[in-house]
Amino acid sequence: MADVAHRAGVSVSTVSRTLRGLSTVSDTTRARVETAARELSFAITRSASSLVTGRTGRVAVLMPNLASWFLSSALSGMAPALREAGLDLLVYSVSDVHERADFFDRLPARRNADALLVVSFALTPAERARLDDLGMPLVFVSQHAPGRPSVYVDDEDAALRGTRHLLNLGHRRIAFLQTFDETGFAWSSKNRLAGHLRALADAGLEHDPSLVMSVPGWKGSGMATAVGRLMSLQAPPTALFTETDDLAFRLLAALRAANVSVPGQVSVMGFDDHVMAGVMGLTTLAQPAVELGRTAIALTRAVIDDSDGAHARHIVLPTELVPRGSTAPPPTGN
Amino acid sequence: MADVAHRAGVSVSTVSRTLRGLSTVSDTTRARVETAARELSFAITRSASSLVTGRTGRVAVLMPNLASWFLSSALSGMAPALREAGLDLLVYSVSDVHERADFFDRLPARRNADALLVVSFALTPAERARLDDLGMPLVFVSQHAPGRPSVYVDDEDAALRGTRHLLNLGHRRIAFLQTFDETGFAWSSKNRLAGHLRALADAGLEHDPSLVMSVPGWKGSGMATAVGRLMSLQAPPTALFTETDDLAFRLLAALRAANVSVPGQVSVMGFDDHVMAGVMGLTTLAQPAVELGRTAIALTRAVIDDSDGAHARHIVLPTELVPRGSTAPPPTGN
DNA sequence: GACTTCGATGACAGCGCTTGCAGGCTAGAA
DNA sequence: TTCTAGCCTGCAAGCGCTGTCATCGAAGTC
Repeated sequence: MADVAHRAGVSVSTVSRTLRGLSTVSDTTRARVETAARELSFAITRSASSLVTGRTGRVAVLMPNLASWFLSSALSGMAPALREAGLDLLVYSVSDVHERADFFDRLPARRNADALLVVSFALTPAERARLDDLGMPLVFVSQHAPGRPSVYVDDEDAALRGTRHLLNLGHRRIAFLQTFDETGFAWSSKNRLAGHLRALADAGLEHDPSLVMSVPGWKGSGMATAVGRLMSLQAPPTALFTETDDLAFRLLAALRAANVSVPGQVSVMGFDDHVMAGVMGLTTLAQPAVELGRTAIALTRAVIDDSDGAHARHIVLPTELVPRGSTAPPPTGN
Repeated sequence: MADVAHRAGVSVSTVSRTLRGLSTVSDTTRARVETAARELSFAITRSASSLVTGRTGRVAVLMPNLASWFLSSALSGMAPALREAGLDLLVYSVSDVHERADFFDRLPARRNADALLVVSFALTPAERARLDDLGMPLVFVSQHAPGRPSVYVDDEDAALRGTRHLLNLGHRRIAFLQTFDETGFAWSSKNRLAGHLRALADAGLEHDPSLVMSVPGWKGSGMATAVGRLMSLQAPPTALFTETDDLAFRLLAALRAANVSVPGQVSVMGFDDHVMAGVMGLTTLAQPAVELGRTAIALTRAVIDDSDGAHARHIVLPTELVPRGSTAPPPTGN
């Protein structure tokens, strides 16, 4: 900054004021400083300015992994919004129990960011407490946190509409497939299942527990087993609703392997509108992952700037049913 | 830190030395300081220490987007390696020309990270020069940069083996499909195509330009058009090799829509071993994306610590052909 | 016993930036 | 002309740490 000041023939104070856009700088000086800064391609040393201001110019994101469609889409939405705000993105991906314990023990984000976005991360009460006395604003993304700024979709309502679509097509025996990883069930499972069950109840159908099935994560043949179990029931389902598109893709593969035609014999519906859903012709509930990321950043900025009510604002984004070729009326005779 | 010093009855220098584990502190003093620090739950302000040491404890990553299988997998590999090294991850996703110009204009990473990883990012000479006088170590990932630390796979060799597999199955007319986005062809296209052509030449086959086709990114019906064109040739291909798995998935969908059976009428081979490739039964060339990320961080640490030769080390990771159901001998009569 | 050596600690000068305060300058008012 | 009021701009004091150098005693050496 001293270099810029020298080149522009002013003091560092003036350079600082100019670069931060304070209005007390004359137009001519401002122009000179900006030219000098550009010529030297000056980039501010955030450590120094944070030391004085207490602001880091960085936003941290905590997520359970980095390689899922939803999370990388959400990040994609955040990136441009952050760039526009001149904020940098710090990513903490905490995918196993060991990393998780370490993260909450050391809290590396402390004093390294102006806010922490917690994305699709089911916190234990103890973890929640740890984050609370981190002394930095928290924003919850893709999950609802009472009394805290949150951005999410209404999973229950979306799932309700999904099941309703299947009911409207004439299905009466509809299975629900959910998944879990080593950490346990994902945040959304509970709400999506609840929506599904509510739709069934609304239609006056009785809940049949044998039609709700849990399939372990990517590895293994869990899906084939699940399909086998469902298809050997006394009265097999005519439609399958999966908690996520990823699960639906695996399901479609397992059904193909089992020579069960879709949607001829069974209909399949997913949840997410993963990029591949269009390619696979999967009927699904679109959730605006990118938009969720963008909105989360907007809310985060409001929280950092301490705007009115931002500290407890809840933003619910809409979901849409996207009908494609994987759903159809049940085969006649059902 | 002053509080801790006061409570422990020592100077801040001693607290600093203790907390950084320097050996010139007596055991009794160390114990007193550590107790005081714990009681006050002291957390160091990294901005302050970076300001004096010049180290930020952060590594920046520059990538063309965040939502592709390859890039998010690479990030997944980096995260644990960074955590282990006590480094934080700063992500710059630069996906359109506007953002790109802005990034190279402002160079926000300058002085805000200890190294910059350039991942799958085809730099123009001017951009390359900009990064060079950034004054921070550069590491190239998934791309080869002469004279610079790089971690990548041998795309040409991998593609050569892929085409060889098809040749060995008996195919003689093999099409190659590549893709591009608004920025132009991806880094890897050129090398993969080169490997493909070399395999053909090695087999004594003449290169037929009508069998190399470019398909635009995700949107539109480019794939259907490409399939139509290929399948209406005088002598249509019996095998299709795509530059990426993503492209192969779209191809499979287009072929299914066109009632072309795979692998009955045509074989399809991808490149990447995307998670979905297993689900789709796609034969492909596996590239170790996660491992690439992990290795890149190891190399980055060496470069930051200025280890011998790290500044120009090249690490080439292996690729593997993964045969699945989408490839088979050509239909008889070809 | 006088001198050297060395381990342990404290004092202090920054690192690059922000910000309160003082001061110079210009212009309009008296 | 003199005075007052604004505008701009520079000065200088830190922000919380690190690292150099000086200091001080205790232990070792002859």
